[in-house]
Amino acid sequence: MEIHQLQYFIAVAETGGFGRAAKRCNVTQPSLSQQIIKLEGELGEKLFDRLGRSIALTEAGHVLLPKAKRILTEVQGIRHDVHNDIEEGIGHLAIGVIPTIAPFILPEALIRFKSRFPNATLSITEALTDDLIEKLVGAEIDMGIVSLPINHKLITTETLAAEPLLVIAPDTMDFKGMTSLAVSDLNGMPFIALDEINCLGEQVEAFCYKHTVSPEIVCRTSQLSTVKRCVESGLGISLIPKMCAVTEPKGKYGYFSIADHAPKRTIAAASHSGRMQSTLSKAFIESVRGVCAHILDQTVITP
Amino acid sequence: MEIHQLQYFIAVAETGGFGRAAKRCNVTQPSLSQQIIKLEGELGEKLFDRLGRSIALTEAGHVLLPKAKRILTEVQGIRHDVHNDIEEGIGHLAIGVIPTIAPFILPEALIRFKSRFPNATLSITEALTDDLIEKLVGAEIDMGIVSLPINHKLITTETLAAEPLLVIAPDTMDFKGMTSLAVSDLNGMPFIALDEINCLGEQVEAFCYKHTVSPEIVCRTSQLSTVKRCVESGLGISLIPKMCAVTEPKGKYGYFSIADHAPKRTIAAASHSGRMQSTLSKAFIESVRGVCAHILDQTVITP
DNA sequence: CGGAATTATAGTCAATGCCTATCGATTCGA
DNA sequence: TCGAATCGATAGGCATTGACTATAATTCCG
Repeated sequence: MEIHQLQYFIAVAETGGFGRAAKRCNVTQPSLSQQIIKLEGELGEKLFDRLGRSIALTEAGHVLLPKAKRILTEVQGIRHDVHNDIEEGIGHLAIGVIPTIAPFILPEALIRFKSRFPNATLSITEALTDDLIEKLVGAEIDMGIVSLPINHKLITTETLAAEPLLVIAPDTMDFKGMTSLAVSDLNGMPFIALDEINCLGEQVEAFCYKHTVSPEIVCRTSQLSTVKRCVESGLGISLIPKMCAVTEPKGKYGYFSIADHAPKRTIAAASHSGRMQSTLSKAFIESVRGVCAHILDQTVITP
Repeated sequence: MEIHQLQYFIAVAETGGFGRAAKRCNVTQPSLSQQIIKLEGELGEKLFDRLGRSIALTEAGHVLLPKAKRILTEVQGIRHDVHNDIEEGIGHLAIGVIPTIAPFILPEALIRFKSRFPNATLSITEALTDDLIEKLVGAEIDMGIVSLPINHKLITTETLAAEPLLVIAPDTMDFKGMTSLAVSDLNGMPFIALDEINCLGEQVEAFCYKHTVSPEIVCRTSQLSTVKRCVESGLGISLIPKMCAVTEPKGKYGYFSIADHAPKRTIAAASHSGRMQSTLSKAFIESVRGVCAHILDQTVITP
C-alpha cells in the first residue's frame, strides 16, 4: 500500500469518477485505474462499484475512506511539522552539567530557557566531566556544561565565561581587612580542598603547583557546599568559583581575590562535533551564557 | 514521501544503525541508505547525525519519529480494519421504503437490525417507488423495500414476502357475519381508494380491472391511515395490505379475505444490480423478511 | 597499524508507475 | 433506435526508481 494509492482513492471517492480523479491528481486515467485496482487487490476487497455513469463506494470503500483521509492529512502535515515544531521549540533536550557548576547556574538557566521554549522537555544529568564526555560521545546527552580544558577528538567546546576563583576565608583568620591577596599568601595556610575527581579540585591543585604555593590541606570533600561549611567553621581557607560565592548566603567568612596571578576557570558548552546543534541546544547555551554574565557581574569581595 | 521510507527511518532509529535496519527491513544497506537520504532531501532536514560507531537522531529526526510511527501503525491497521469493521458491522446503510410498507414494518425491523448491528448507522428515506428506483440507480440509497413488480434494467429484486390484501369494511355494512367474500361482492360497493401514485393504489386498480369488478370510488386518499379512518366512518370499504390490518388497533370495522381470487402484493428488496450488497444491507433484508413473516402469520379475519 | 564494522558511492538491473492508443460498455440526445 | 459522447478497462512501450553487487572511505578497537 502506498501513499499515492490512498491519494488516488480519495480523489475517486470525492470526485465520483476515475477520469475526474485522474485530472485532479495530474495523472492519466489508466494510471489511476491501475493503482486503484492494485490497492483493491492488496486489500482483497473491491472499493468501488463501477456503475455506468458514476461510481459508488462499496462497504470496504466506506470503511477505508476516513482512514485514508486521516493518513494523508498526517503525511502532508509532516513536512510542515518537522520545520514548525522545531521553530516552536517542541522537542527534547538532554544536557549534562558538572557538579561545581550545576547548583549555581541551573535554576536561573532553566527559568530563562523555559520561558523561551515552554513546550520543550528537558532532562538534566549532573555528572563529572569524564562521565559527561562519555555520554556526549555516546549521544546520551546533547550538550554538557563543563569547565575547560576538554581534550577529546569528538568533542567541540564553546566558551561561555571566564570565571575567577576567589579565596574564601573564615572571619577568624588573618586576611580580615585585606582587599586582595598575593599567591604567596596561601602558603602554609590550612586549606579545604575539593576532591580531585572534580575538575575544579584538579584545577586548584594545578594552580597551586604552578605558582609553587603549598597550602596545608586539612580536609578533602566532594562538594563545594561542604567546603564552604568547613570554611565557615574556621577549619581553613579555600579557593572557590565566584558563582558559588555569589549565589549562596553570606556567612561568617569573607572573599578575597588574588591580585598577582588571578586564578580562573573557563566555563564552556561541550558537544559532539559530529552532531548538529539543535535549536534548543543553542538556546540553552545562550541561557547559560546570560546567567553567567549576570552572576559574574556581581561584587562579592568583602570590604 | 513514501511509506517504505518512513518504515526505513523508524528501523534506523530503533536499531541505531543503517546496516541493522536494512537487515530488519529485508533490503540491503545501500538501498536503505538511499531512501533515507531521499527522505532527508524531501524534508530539507538531516534526520540522523552519522557518528562513527552509531547514529543519533537530529532534532528533525526526533520530531519525525513519533509521527512516522503513528502513520505506519495506521497504515498497517488498514488492511485489518477494512475487514474487521465490516464484520463488526461498523458502517452506514441508507435504505428507502415505500409509504404503504414503512409504518408497519420499519419499527420492528429497526429494532431487530440495531440489536444485531449496534454500531451501524442507518438513514431511512420514505418515498414512492419511482423515487426510490431513481435513488437506487443514483446510489443515493443502498436498498429499497418495495412492492413488485419493478421493471428497471439496473435494479435487482429479492422477494421477501407475499402479502394478502384484505377487504376492510365498516361494521355497519352488509358483510357483517361473513367470513370470506367473492370478488364479485365488491361490485358497486362504495370504495375508499388509495391514490394511484402509490403502487398499492395502482395494484388495487389493476386487480379490480382484471376481475372486472367496479366498486364505486367515493374517496381517494394518499395514506392508508386515512383510508382506514374513512372506512371506520362508514364511508365505504377498501382493500388494504394485511400488515396494515395487523399493526393498527382494531376499530369499528371488520376484515375479510376474498376467497376466489385472493389479491396480494409481493414485498421485495430492490437494489442496484451493479453494486455489491453490503453485509449491513443483507442483514437488513433478513430483518425485514423476519418481520414480514411474523406479521403475516397473525390472524385478523374477524369472525 | 591492521582488521572488523559501518556508511556512502558507483554502476547495473529489474520492477513499477505512467503514458498513449484503443476497446467495450453505458448514457443521452436527435 | 442509432450515433456521439462519456467513462472505465486493457495493452504495450517507456522512463523512473528502488534494489542489488561491488567497492570505497571512515571509524573503532586490539
